[in-house]
Amino acid sequence: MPIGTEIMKSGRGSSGTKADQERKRNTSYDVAKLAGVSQSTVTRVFKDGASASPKMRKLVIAAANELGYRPNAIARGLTTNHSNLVAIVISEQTTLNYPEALVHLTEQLSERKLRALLLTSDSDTHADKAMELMLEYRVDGAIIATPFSDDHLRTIKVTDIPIIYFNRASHIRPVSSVQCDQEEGERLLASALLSAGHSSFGIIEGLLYSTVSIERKTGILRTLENAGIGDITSVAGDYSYEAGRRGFVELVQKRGAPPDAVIAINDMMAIGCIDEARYNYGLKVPEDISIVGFDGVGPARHQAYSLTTIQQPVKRMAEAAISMLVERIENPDAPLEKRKFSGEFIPGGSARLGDVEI
Amino acid sequence: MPIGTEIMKSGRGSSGTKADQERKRNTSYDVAKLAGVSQSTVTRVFKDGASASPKMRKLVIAAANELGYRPNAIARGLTTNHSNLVAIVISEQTTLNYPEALVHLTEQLSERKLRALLLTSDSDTHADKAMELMLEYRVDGAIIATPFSDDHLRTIKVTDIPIIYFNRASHIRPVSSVQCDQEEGERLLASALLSAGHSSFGIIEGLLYSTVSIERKTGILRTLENAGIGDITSVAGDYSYEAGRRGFVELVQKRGAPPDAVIAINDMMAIGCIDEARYNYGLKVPEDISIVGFDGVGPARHQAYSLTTIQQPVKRMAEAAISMLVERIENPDAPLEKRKFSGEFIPGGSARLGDVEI
DNA sequence: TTGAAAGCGTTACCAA
DNA sequence: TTGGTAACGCTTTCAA
Repeated sequence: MPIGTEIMKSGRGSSGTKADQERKRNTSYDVAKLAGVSQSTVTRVFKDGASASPKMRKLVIAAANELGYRPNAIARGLTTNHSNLVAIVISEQTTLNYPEALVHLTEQLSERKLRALLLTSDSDTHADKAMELMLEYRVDGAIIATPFSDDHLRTIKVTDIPIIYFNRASHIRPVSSVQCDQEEGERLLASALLSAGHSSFGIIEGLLYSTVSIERKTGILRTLENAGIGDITSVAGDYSYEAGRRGFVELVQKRGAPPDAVIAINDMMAIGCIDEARYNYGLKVPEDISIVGFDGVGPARHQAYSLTTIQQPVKRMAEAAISMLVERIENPDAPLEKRKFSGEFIPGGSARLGDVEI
Repeated sequence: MPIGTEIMKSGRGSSGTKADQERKRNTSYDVAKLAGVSQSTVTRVFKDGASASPKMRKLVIAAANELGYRPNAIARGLTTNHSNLVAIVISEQTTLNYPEALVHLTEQLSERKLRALLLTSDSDTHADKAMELMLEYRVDGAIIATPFSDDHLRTIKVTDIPIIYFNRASHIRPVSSVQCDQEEGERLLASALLSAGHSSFGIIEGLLYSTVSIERKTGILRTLENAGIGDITSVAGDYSYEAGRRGFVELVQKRGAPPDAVIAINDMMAIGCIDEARYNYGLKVPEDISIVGFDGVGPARHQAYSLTTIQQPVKRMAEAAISMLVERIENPDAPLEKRKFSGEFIPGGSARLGDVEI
């Protein structure tokens, strides 16, 4: 007796021209009717730590399967007052530099029964939009992996949405964050370059207000200055391959000649720099010039570059970010916390290196 | 008179130990009370094509701002019966090969007031999970950019969620899809290689059941066979750089010597192949051997590789995918449609090329 | 363990 | 144009 079929048919039988009507799906009430139990019983069967007798459970499951029933997460969100949604705010930069991060974050969320609401935010206007959406969708928390001005943070502060910064930090307002230790990484690189005898340095840094760029640059400068190095030239770039190429040209123009070593603030620029040095200046890397990066992106490991760099433990960082976020969601009054992970020194082959003093 | 403040305070004033209680936020009802209007009026002011007098509008906006009110998208979803959520199902492969695709898809959705619910699905089990989540969250539609078995498709079929395949297609069950014309692209590449006089070919293909790999290989084989080429050796890989390196080794072992040209089914493997040929076999590219790829990923454009390849119009494809999806959401009975975009032939410098016959 | 009923915060409909 | 009221599909008391 295809009662289920009948119900399904009647559910969409009106065959209205409206798309909305077509999509009406079976509810816990339909399941209850078919199973001959109360609607609350259906809820209980689908709830994890529920109190339902095996007999009821069996009845309900059977009916649910017949109707193709799934609990409506939207409706659930309304009553429980949490959406199980976590906003992940990214920019194009994020995906280019850490393409795997997104997958790791999402999988980590998934293991904790949370879903990723993906929001993009390149410019400040988009950031405003992203903020509004986080609010409208009542996300339980957010991972911010893109520059967010402090104004937006203020809004979040007011609304008390737990957030974790991913490889970013605000120096103005206290936030929880997960980062790779940028300064430490650059110290390692700079030290290794120093102990191999390099004495003139070029730096291709990133965007002016990027905390990542600032911290990395600080690490470089402290190390070089401690060593009494004065011959340092800086130029800026936007983290892209092309910016790396241009950066090298600018460095040479500013100095009149290539430096002993170039420290690019990220891998993509380091790679551009290598190509420029090799193909347009006829320099051998690392014999004529040492070039190092930061990140540990895929192409950095390709043999054509074999980049000397610091590899960020992206997966580990994603795990940490999500676990911190979940803690904050469960206990919003917990103190803010910053976690820094050491990157792995990848000797590669694009730089002449001495001993690394740690 | 800080009425607003008072309301806000009372909203979270219970200072319960429960996290849930803390998060209770102001509702349209609170706004209505503060503005001295009815709750329905608040709704109307926040609705796009609404009928609200400027006076009311002003009152409501003021009250809303004071309370930091945002309409609750979850509650809205319940009554309107559509969540404005679109599932984007990706795998790690997707992000590595088309890191920018995700950003484009999300931005396109955003312009249409839709949100991206990001789901990952590497294995089949995860695909099941992804399916369930799509159902539970009542997504309005889905973009599938990862292999999905036909079983899952069947479930979707039953529940009538509009879906668009992104660079994928089912050959068993009709679906809507957006693709780069894989066959055409490979025909261009193969033709160009042929007319430059190459007569022995190696192919590094992808995973066995991947439709992308199958279609690309078909394009290659048809072209070569039409030209009467018999000297073709195939090996398989998993699209990674390392697979490209191994693939080249295998090709040489199988044949006893390198072929005139290697066609790798994607850029990453082509790049691995170039490195292997150069650094372990001492071959010059393209003088000694021509190597071509497919995709147009970032590193392919780096001068060290300057890969001869087909660049997929990823942004255009993302636009098309979302616009098709939106159409299907609005009219679920619309016929299925497949759209194929031609990739751009990038001559690069990793292959000796003749004229391309189009 | 089960069932009944009261919300959750919106939208949609119908009078006024 | 405005306000009242009934859903939307679930979870959560509270009795039975």
